[in-house]
Amino acid sequence: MKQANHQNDRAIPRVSDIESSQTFMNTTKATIKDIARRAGVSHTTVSLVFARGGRISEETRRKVLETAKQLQYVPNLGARGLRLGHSKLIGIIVNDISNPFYGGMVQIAEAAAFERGYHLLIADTQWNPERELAAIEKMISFQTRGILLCSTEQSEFAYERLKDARSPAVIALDTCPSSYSGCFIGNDVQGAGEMAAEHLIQIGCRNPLFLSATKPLDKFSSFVALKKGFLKALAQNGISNSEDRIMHSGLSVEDGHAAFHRILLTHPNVDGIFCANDMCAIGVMAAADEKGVHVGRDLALIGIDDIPLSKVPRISLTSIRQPHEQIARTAVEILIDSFEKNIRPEGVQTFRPELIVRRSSQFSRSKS
Amino acid sequence: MKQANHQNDRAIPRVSDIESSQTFMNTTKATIKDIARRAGVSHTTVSLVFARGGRISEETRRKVLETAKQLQYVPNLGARGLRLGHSKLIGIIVNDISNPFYGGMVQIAEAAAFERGYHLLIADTQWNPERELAAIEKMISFQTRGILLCSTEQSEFAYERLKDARSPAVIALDTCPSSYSGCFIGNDVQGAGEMAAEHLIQIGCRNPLFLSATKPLDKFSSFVALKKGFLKALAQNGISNSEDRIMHSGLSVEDGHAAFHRILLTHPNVDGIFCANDMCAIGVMAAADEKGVHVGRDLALIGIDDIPLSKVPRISLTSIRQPHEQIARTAVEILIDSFEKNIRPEGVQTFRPELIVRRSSQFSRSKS
DNA sequence: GTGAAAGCGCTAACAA
DNA sequence: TTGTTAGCGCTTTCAC
Repeated sequence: MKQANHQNDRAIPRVSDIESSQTFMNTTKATIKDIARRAGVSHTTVSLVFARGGRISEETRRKVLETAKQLQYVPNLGARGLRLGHSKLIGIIVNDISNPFYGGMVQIAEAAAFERGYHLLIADTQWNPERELAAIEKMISFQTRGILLCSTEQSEFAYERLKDARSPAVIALDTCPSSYSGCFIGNDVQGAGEMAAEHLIQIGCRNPLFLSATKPLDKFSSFVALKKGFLKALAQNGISNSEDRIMHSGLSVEDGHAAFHRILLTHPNVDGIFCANDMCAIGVMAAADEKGVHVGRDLALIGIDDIPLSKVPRISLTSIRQPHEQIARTAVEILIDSFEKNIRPEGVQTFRPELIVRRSSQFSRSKS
Repeated sequence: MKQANHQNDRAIPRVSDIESSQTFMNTTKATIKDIARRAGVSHTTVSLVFARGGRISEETRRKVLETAKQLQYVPNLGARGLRLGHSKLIGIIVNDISNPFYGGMVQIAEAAAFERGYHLLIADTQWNPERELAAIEKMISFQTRGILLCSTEQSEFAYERLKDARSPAVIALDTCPSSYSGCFIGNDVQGAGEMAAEHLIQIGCRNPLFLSATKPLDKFSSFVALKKGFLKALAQNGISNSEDRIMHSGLSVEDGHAAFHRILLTHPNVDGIFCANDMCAIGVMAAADEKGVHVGRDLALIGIDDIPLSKVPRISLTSIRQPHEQIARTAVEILIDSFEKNIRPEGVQTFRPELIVRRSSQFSRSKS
């Protein structure tokens, strides 16, 4: 039999080494073995003490806990995960964490996960499908138990990767590509589009417009659904729903500003604009101010997101609030439940957005 | 010798089991052993192929890589971490991820970490010191190599925990309690306070005020530093710097709104207000509008954060931009460098904030 | 250039 | 109630 004790490749000595060399200085983390040795029990006993439930005498438990505290013991979740075959990690992938819409979702998801003992590995794709792919790969590597994915929708392959039964469970949040057939939790975006159109019509608009996103993003399922709902509601209310009712713009204040100048040329008698987000609507508002178009009297304006600024009196923008907190919380609950029952989450669940009427759309009139 | 092959406690069968039972269906993740078996080499060889560097023949390498792809092999980073004694995980702890200030930092930190092959475990404390403590504990458990900490500053104990040499390296971001002596990267907050006061004086204000945060938060080091800088600059410019120049308010729009009404009673001849953040300043602006006080003529207003709304024409709020991207990027670089050199990061590094003048502070006059 | 063996910290089946 | 033992997937030394 061979004696091959050549394990001297550790950068840091272990507690035991140090203890035995009489120079007690904590240079590496204590493990259950260190506790066991100090407390004069086996490492199994220590493990059992930390596992919930029983079979350990009160005295042993006390002693072990005491020693653990002395040694500042912290369990190694990596090792536990390796043994158990799964971790307490959930991955969350978003497009832009600096945007409060995504930030809010992450916040709620983190809190909900924490309550149930899980933790969040985060990735920010910055709308880059390659980053999305790389993130998914990494999350699998880190043995995340599940992934909450706000997709860029530009990477079909990402889903191929995840359909595999060996992959962690996935829930698509807020948006997913049309080809996706897994579990999805989001807003009733089409309903939001209908809501906006109906409101505009109800307050008397006869020439409403939808200002959607520009080129690559206009294919984004959210914008497609928004448009669909908007046009549908127009038709139902006897207003022409030609493609002419759709204009395109970026999503920033500047983009909205520029777009309004174009609109004035192509649609001089526009009386209502539904913008694809609040920032863009605020840009439209600024341009209207400059042009002497009185928002709330000559022009009704609606945004989406209900960002904090929208309710500021000087802005007072009518907006559609997406219940992103509810989405995030529900997704986490479903995901964690699914681990515990060992089934893949499935099905589609959407929440109804809410129209918040402010001054930018409060006129009421009957125009010819 | 005992034969104790009682390892049937796995929920999922391993690839090898399935292969041998002829029912090939991927139900569990492939490991280097699976690859080794299929490719007819030892698992050491496979490991060597994935490690950088050599000693493997081109043919073996090709074969291994090929098989790995077939099996959709993904390395188990938990196991690697266990063996190596450290992971590629960095923890980041912030107070409110839905706030774009923190969101922006997380975004940059995530990108910077990703570039160097690291990943972010995130925790959102919601200003709760107990959450902060729990997050630190968890991050240690998950073997994070380092922690970026935006502290609540209410939990001294958190730092005690981390001073320990066995803990991951820590960098305090943006803010840290006075007792903290480790590595800190943040803004020159006191400089921001001076900047604000000097600007107000320069445009002609003689009765400027600092509207700080309310009760528990006013002890927050940022607000303390802001106040200190503000009063210092007043004194240097021959304006009384009594405590009377400080008022308190919450940080929301509503809080600022309410505060302005109080200010009008206690300081009827106020001509400049420096608010502890932009949202609060916008609240002040709204209240001033209502009271017929013309912001930018009767009253100069400055905020902090330069949120996107501040540059919207209807708001046009002068603000101080904190270079949070730079802070986050620098911190990540320092942290990762420190792992590689195996030293603890130390020292203090602050970045200069930038004053962005807009209409809310553009008057120029000489008041009696 | 390749393989055998040991062990990172942990859990669980079984024996005592 | 407690201890012995094996092994999760990986890297690394050493021997061939």
